[in-house]
Amino acid sequence: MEYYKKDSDILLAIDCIIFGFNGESLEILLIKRDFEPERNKWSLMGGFVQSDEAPEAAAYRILKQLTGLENVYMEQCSVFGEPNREPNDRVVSICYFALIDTQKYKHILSDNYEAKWFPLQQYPKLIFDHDQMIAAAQYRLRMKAALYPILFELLPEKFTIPQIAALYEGVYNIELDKRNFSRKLLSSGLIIKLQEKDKENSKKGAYYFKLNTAIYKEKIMSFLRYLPSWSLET
Amino acid sequence: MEYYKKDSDILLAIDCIIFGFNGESLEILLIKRDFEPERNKWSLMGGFVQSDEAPEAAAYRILKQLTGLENVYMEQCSVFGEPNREPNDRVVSICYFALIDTQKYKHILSDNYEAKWFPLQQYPKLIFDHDQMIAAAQYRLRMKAALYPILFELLPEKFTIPQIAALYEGVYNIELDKRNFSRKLLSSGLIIKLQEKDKENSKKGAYYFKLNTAIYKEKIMSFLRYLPSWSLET
DNA sequence: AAAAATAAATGTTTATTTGACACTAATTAT
DNA sequence: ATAATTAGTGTCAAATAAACATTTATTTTT
Repeated sequence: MEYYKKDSDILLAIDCIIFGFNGESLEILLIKRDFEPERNKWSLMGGFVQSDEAPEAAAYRILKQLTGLENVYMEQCSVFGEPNREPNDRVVSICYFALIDTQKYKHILSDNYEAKWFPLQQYPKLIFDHDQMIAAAQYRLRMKAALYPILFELLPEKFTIPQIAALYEGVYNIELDKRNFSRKLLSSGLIIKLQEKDKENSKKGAYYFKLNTAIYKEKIMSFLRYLPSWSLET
Repeated sequence: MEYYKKDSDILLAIDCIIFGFNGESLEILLIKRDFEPERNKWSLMGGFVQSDEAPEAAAYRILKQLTGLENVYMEQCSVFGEPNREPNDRVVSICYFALIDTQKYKHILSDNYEAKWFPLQQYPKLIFDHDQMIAAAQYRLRMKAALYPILFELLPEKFTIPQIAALYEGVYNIELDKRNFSRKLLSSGLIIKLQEKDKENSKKGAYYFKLNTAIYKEKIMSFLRYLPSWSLET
């Protein structure tokens, strides 16, 4: 028995905005699309939701298929469904944004997949409304990260304070006073100092830290502000 | 020419979580569903996206049709698309939350439509996953309102400080120190004192204020915090 | 080997904001 | 007149933020 009038022929798609951090700036992972229309153009990772599949499951499956990435932080972000956002069919796309530590997956990505990182400031022309999707994801990321310490998802197990600072600077496109930032971060108890130092990026070397997972889980729903109050403006 | 394999038969729906504020507590607007399945059960305002219609346009149309409401603040919130969230068809629903001033639309709602306000704390059993939708909308509202002064959308043109305080208390389910709250709000420059007083709700009467729309537009994208730092926890 | 350069880490000081609390003011009910 | 109620203003100590200075560890240069 059919309950609803089936007057639509809508395809449900997923697009993933994958944010990565290379230690200096924020990047997004793009792929050369391998099917029509717009084959061979740059696009977000995307695919269709199968008939027996939940959107979130589809997002993880697509991410896995196209990049080999698993167990990454991912969050639903927004839906794009203008009638003519794609030329030939009515495709409604649910966007997810993912946060990944680029180091951790470096080998996976470079070896087997046709994905490429681009600076968030400067990526190639994308198909359809994928620019808007990125903008929406960025907005959402900024909002979420203003309240919850999710940006740690973008960092390796071991990270340095200058790295986190650079990350926040990249996400909000601001310049932080590293001294005040560092003090605030340390006093939060969110990170634990290790003995080892990172000698790659400076002469003196910077101590590695790791997340205090106990506090992280507690604070993930709390109201830590690492940002100066003006940083969400415009 | 068909570009994509059409192996899905997905219906795209909209559900609206309509928040209202009655001066004391937060409420949501529910409706007795007038079609199968689940006819006559309480549900969110919902409907289907037409084949030539953008989701946002559909949301406004549905809101208008079911409640007569127009020009209200509305924001996309999240998508529910589990394969079996409805029994007979695969319906993917995009949720929007709306903020309305209940006074302003009181006559519209009571006269012509079968919608009813319920306290957010205590509403009837709803169909499908509408409970989850409300929870998601509430979370989103809290997050957004922690950063931007959108809660003013829930208030009439003229409002009193005790009203705003009650509103914040309702949204976050907390108790505020009215004195500190008031000081912070006044110093923001966001509200302008009027001469008139509201004598309805107290013996002494409370001064009315109106929004400073100039500052409101500026601050809508800024980082005002009216909340104590612990209020987003759990 | 000493000096300069670099970036990390820690320290200092002042202004601002917060949070906790007390009081005064305007009105109505008794 | 007095009590009761809620609005609105005031005070103060503690915490936080913002601005700025110095020290430390290391490498590079001379």
